[in-house]
Amino acid sequence: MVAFHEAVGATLGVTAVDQRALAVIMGAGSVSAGELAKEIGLTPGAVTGVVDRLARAGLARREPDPQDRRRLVITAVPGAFGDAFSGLAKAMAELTDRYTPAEQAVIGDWVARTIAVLREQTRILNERR
Amino acid sequence: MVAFHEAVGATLGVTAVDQRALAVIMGAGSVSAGELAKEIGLTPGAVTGVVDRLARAGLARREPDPQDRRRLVITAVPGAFGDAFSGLAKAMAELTDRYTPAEQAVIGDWVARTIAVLREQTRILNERR
DNA sequence: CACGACATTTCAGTACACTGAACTAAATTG
DNA sequence: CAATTTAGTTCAGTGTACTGAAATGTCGTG
Repeated sequence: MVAFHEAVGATLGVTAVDQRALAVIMGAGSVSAGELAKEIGLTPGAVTGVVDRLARAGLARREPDPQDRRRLVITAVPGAFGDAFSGLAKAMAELTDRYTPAEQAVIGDWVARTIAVLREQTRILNERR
Repeated sequence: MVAFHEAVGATLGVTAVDQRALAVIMGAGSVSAGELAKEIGLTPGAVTGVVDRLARAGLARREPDPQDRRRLVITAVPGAFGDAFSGLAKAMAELTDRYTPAEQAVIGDWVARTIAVLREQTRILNERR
């Protein structure tokens, strides 16, 4: 999975950090540059570069906030991320079809719990520094 | 999962590439520096650095090949990789216990097939360059 | 046993993302 | 409405991993 993400990044011209930033953006719907900086642990100066690369790759957009014109509203471009993963999505959909609904439920449960475990373990590792 | 790997790398002082190299080493049992270079797509010069970092982190060992003293036999240090992931391994073992043997079989089947899909999709992406 | 081929290391140069500080522009406050 | 705070960008400096080429040591071969 790590190798796959690296390959996606190489074809799109974005780093691993950029992809994690995109995940944050998609998860939140939209974020400001400052929020993004805090979330991924970079300085505001570095975030400019992150958003530059995501925008150049067509994955995110940078718009001024109409309420507060100092701020940016950074949003994911709908579909762009999916396009990069369309081959994977198709193959995974075919894979899912091999299982009964009951089996799919078990798999889904396991995946959700595994994600929770990974999040927790990541938190522990990052705390120890 | 990508974030977790990054956190592991940061605590051990190895890069994502280094970790993929370690996976190659463990998968093959042992490799020479040249084989490793070809496998992960780096020049021989860069591989010296990769092995340096893995050795410094206590994850791999670099020994001269007794048959051909120009060559290196690079092996993984048994247990070292597992130690870095011991927290994850424990949590995942507990998670596994929540499921019946039949359910575990379904999950195992899905994981194996998902890995195959990811390998294939990674190959396709890397080919397109 | 000398010669060319091979495996790895070393080293200078390059690329690139990050930090920290200065800067611009916009909002808030008194 | 001036002064302060806040948001983001720019820029010089830094760290680090990679490439390409030269150097070192070792293996086969005629």
